[in-house]
Amino acid sequence: MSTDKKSYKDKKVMSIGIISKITGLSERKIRYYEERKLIFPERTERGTRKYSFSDVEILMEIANQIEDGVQTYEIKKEMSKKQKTQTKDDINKMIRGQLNAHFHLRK
Amino acid sequence: MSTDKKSYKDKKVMSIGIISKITGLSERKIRYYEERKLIFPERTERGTRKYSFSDVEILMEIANQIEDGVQTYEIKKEMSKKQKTQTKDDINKMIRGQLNAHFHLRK
DNA sequence: CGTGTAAGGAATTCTGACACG
DNA sequence: CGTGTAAGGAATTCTGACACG
Repeated sequence: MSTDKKSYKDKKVMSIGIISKITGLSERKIRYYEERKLIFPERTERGTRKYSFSDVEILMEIANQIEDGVQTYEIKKEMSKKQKTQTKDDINKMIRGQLNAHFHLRK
Repeated sequence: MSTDKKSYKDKKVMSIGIISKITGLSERKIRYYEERKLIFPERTERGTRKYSFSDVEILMEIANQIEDGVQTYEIKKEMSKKQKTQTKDDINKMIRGQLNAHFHLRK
């Protein structure tokens, strides 16, 4: 039960410059959303931020919500809800996988 | 018949620093393989190189071949062969798609 | 041929702050 | 609250070259 699959989509490899170009958001905004705990880039040894394509998607969602006048705090609440749902789905998936592995279930 | 799908894998978004870390190759080597026409990063307006995950895969292949004593020129020849094969496959695929679209063929 | 390195400049990124509101 | 900007420093990237071989 290891955890290092992490496809390209989740690899934190892009610096803030391209993220800004891809999303169309200013670097200021991107850093601010991090300050508000909406996004979590990794850091290199010397501190430059690294983002993944998943982060790009999250940023696009944030941008949409902000446009609709939603405040960062609200956005954060929405996101943690989704996160919980996903976690539940993942757990269910894992349990099914376990069952299949042990009992060789057929559909 | 448009052409802008380009998944994450093919998007040129990483600068040479992370590429070096991911592949374990020195920046010098990476730039040299470009000089030898084995790899083709894009450039930002001011000239910094941008690579994709596909490029990472290609670099790993190159690294293996170099280790085996293969010269860059030979590696290039090998790659163009594969490229041609792929192109043929793509053409075949496209033609089949066309046929299916026009005659609604069933398997 | 393939790769390391020192060299100097240009571009990137970082943080903390002031500003407006 | 969300975002722009000027500020100064540190880290990144670029090119052309010399070196060894």
